[in-house]
Amino acid sequence: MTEDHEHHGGGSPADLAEALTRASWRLRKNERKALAPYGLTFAGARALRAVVKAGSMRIGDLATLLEIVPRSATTRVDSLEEAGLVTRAADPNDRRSVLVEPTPQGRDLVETLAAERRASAEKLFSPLSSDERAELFRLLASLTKEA
Amino acid sequence: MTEDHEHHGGGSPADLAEALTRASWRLRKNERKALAPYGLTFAGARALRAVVKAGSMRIGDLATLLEIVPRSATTRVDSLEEAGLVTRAADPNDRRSVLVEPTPQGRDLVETLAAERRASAEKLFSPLSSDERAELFRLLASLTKEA
DNA sequence: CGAATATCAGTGACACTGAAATTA
DNA sequence: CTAATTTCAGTGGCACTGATATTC
Repeated sequence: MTEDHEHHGGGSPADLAEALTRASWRLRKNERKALAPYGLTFAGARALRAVVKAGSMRIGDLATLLEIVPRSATTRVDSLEEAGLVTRAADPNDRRSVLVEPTPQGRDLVETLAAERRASAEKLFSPLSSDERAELFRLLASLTKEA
Repeated sequence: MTEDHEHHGGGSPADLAEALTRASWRLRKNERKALAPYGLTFAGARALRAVVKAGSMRIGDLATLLEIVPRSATTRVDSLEEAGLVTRAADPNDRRSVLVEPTPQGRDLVETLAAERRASAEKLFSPLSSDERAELFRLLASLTKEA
């Protein structure tokens, strides 16, 4: 055990990393269960949300947003398209690109899932007060503000 | 879109969930790269750390700690054992159980990796001050206390 | 016998790399 | 021709469920 002379135990980067991993793991597990009845996975739901929010996205931009390689984004879109939740369309400005757009069913599903997602997240964050949640968001968001 | 036009965007459970996922993702990706040269994966390193820290653990307890099912923990230990980082031993008190213990190589590797891990975490948490880190740890830890 | 522990076998989800096709 | 975008093919990590042997 590394004995920090500071009195706030657990402030070390390693402890922070473990706490972050644990919390994220819990969230993912909860959401996976909630999503299963709808035939969506955690990663799939995240991608669909992004597409619905954007209205229309290139595959490459989706990959960047999700922090995965473009090839992985292709497979992801394949699944969503197969499920009838998004469609591929040619980009009129650049024919190398493919625009991904949500179908009405895709939009509806995101709407439906919002409640479930809210419940999952609410469950995890229930120990925190409103102020604490705002503070946690601020801290987390600052970690990934464009490296 | 649901009619919640709080555009300081951040307090909602959904936003919190996304921020948490994103930060954790980033950490995992960085660490994976750092771990690759040592032949260890993110999950493998996490399990090894737990075993080294405990000195000796039953498979079931390891599974509980990592929040995975016992069968998955078996496979995890298989990999570590194959790499010569842990050994299995009979539990003298309960012959149904298997005790997992680190080998000297396992202990050494955890030691070696501590610096790498610290660097990975440090990189992610660098935007935060010391006080902010302590606060973030407190908030995250409270999310996974019990249950 | 019923409960707990670990293992064996098979499956699904998901990100990665390398190679190829299309177009700017 | 070079660079960018996307797709195709194959691989590795990892967690899950179901079934089985052993032991309490």
